[in-house]
Amino acid sequence: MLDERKLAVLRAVVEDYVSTNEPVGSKALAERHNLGVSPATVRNDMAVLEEQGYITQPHTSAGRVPTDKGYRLFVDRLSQIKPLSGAERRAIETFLAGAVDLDDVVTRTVRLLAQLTRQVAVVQYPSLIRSTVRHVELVPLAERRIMLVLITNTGRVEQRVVDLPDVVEDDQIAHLRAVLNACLDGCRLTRVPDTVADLQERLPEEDRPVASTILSVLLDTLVERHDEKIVFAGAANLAGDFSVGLREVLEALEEQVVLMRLLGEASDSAALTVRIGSENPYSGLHGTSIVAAGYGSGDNELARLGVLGPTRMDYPVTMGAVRAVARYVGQILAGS
Amino acid sequence: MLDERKLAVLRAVVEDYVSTNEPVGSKALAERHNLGVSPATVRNDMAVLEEQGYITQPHTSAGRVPTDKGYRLFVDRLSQIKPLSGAERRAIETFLAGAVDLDDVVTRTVRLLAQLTRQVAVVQYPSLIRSTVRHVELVPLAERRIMLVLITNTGRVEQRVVDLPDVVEDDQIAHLRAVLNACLDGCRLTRVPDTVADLQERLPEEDRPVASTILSVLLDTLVERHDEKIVFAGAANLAGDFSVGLREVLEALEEQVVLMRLLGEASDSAALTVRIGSENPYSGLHGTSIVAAGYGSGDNELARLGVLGPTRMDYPVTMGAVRAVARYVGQILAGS
DNA sequence: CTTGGCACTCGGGAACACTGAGTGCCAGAC
DNA sequence: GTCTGGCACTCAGTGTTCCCGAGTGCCAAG
Repeated sequence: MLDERKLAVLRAVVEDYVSTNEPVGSKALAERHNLGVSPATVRNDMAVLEEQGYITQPHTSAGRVPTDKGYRLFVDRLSQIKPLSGAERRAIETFLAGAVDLDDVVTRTVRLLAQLTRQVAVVQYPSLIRSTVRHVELVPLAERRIMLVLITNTGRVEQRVVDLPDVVEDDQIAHLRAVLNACLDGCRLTRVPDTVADLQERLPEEDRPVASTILSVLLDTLVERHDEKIVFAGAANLAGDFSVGLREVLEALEEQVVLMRLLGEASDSAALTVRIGSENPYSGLHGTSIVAAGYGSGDNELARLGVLGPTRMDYPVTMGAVRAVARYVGQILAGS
Repeated sequence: MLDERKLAVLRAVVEDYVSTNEPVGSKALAERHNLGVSPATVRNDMAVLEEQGYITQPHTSAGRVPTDKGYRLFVDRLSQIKPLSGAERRAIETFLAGAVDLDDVVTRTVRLLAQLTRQVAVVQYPSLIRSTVRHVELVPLAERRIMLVLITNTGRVEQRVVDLPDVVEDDQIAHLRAVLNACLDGCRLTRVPDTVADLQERLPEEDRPVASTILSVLLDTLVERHDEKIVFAGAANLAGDFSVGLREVLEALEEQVVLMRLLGEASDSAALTVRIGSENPYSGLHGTSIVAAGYGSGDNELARLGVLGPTRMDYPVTMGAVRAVARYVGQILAGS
C-alpha cells in the first residue's frame, strides 16, 4: 500500500513538523531530507498519504501536518526509541540516589522526568495492591486510643488512629503486635483480608473485641487507599504551547481519576504505552499524547509513570526518557 | 487629602473593575453606584486619584484601572472581609471532617480552597518546628537494619531506614525504644537536638554505638525536613486569565522555595496577610496577589495556607474564604 | 513513474477609515 | 468654591480591502 518512499516522506513530515511546529511543504521536504526526488514527486506522495488519512492540511494552500493516525504509524514503524546520553544517565542516577524516603523518590522522579522531557510528568505512587506487609506497629497514644502504622516493602507508610472499646494494657498490645506481625509479615496486601479473617477466629476470647476493632481499621486502610495517589510536575511546560487547550489539560491533571485511567488503562503490558491524541479516553486531552511505562523492582509492576505533552512531541526522545527513568526508579525502590 | 467621596469613587472603581475586568469610565460609575453626582464630577475626582497614583488608564481615552497602591488602600480601609454563607460553612465542615489522615486533611484543604475561591490554593504542611514528639518507633527490618518512625502530635509521620554498625538483639531495641520515648515524648521538635545530646551521655557504654547511629539519623530527619512541604491546587483557574504571565506563575508554583517565601514571609502575624502585585517578593508574580493566613490549633501557628490569584481579585470574598478555611483546618488538626 | 511548468487558492499582514467610549477643559449654575 | 453640562479631542478596536507568497493540483513531456 505504502511503499518505502512514502513512508520516508511521512517520517520526514513528522520530524519536520515536530521540530518547526509549522505545516511542512513539499519543497522544504525535498530539500532538507535528501530524498533524491523532486518536490513534485513528493507532492504526489503527500496526496496519497493525505487520502489515506496519515496527514492533512489545515487549509488549502498550506503545508501538511500529521494526523493522529500518522503519528501512530510513525511511532509503531518509523521510529526507534532514542536512548539517553551517558551524561543524562548519570544525572538521573545521582539525582534519584539522593532520595531519603518514598515520598522523596516520587517527588524527585516526577521533577526529573518533567525537566528531562520538558513536558508534564505524571507519577503514580507504588501500588499497595502488589506490595507486601513489612511490619505492623501499634502505638499506645492514650488509655483507649492507639495508632496503627502499616509499613510496606515499598517503603510506604499508612497510619490510622484507632479508638478502642476497652482500656487495654500495654502488654496486651505488645502481644497483639507480635501476633499480628507473625501472621502478616511478608503477606501480600491482597491476601491480608483472608489472613485477617483467619486470624480473628484463632484469637482467645478476651482479645476479640479489641482485636476486631483494630483489624477492621486495618482493612479500611487497605480499601480506602485502593485508589492510588498520583502526582504531576512541569505544568509550566504546557504554557508555551497554544495547540493544547490549557484549561482542559490542567483540569484533567487535577483529577486523580482521569490521570489514573491515562496511566493505568494499559497496565497489562510492561512495555511503553503510547496514546496519541484522540486515542485518549478523556476528551479534554485530545490534542495531547501520553507516553507511559510501568515501573517496579524486577518483574512485578508496582505502578506507572509517564509524560503528557502536545500530540506534536518528539516521540523517540520522550520514549527514551520515560523508559530510562522507569528503569532507574525500579532499581532504586528495589534497593531500599 | 482624599475626601469621603473620592474614597467612594476609588472603591467603586475597584469593585467594578473586579467584576467586569474592563477599565471603568466615569459615566458607568456615576450610574451604577448611586454617588449622587454627575459623571463630570466623578471625572474630576478620578483625575485626582490618578495623580496620586491610586488608579491609572491603560491608554488615553480608556477608563481607569486600579493600581497596586489603589488595591492596597481598598483592602486596608475601604473593604470588609466578607463572611461565608452558612451553606458554604457547612460544606467546608463536612468536607474536611471526612479526612482520614494528615495527608488527606492537607489534600482536601487545598482542593476546597481552590474551589471556593476559584483561584490557586496553596497549603503548607504543618511545620515540624512547632510540633512535639508523640512517639518514636524502632522497627527491626533485618539483622543490622531497622526502620525509625517519628510520629508528631500533628499526625505527621517521618520514617527512615537505618543501617546499624552491629547486630542488635530485639530486646536491646525494645529497651532503646523505651528510653527514647521516655526522654522525647511530648518534647518540642526544636528541643530534640539538646535532649538527644543529653541522652547520649547518660547511656550505658554498650549501647553507645548503636544509639548514636540511630540518633544521628533522627537528627538528620529533623534537619532535612526543615524546609517544609507545600502543595497547590486549582492551577486550571489561572487558565482563563490573560492578565497574568501564565508560564511564570506555573513555574513559581513548582518552586517550593518561592512558595515558602510567599506564604511565610509575614508569619509573625496570625491575621490575614495580603500581598498585592508588586509588593510581591518574586518578580514573576507581579500581576498576582496572595492572600494568606496561618493556621493551627489554638494559639500556636503550625503552618500557613493561602490563595494566589490575579491582582484583580475579589479581596473581601477571598479573604473571607481563606480565614474560614484556616480556622476549620485548625480545629480539625486540634481534634485528631 | 518522475519531473518541470503553470494556474489557482487562500491565510495572513499592511494600509486605511470609521466608530464610540472616554477624557480634559471651560464657562456657567448653584 | 464646588458641581455640572457641553464640546472638542484622542485612540483602541473593528471591519474592509488589497496584495503577496507559499503551497497545491494538474498536465504534458521526459
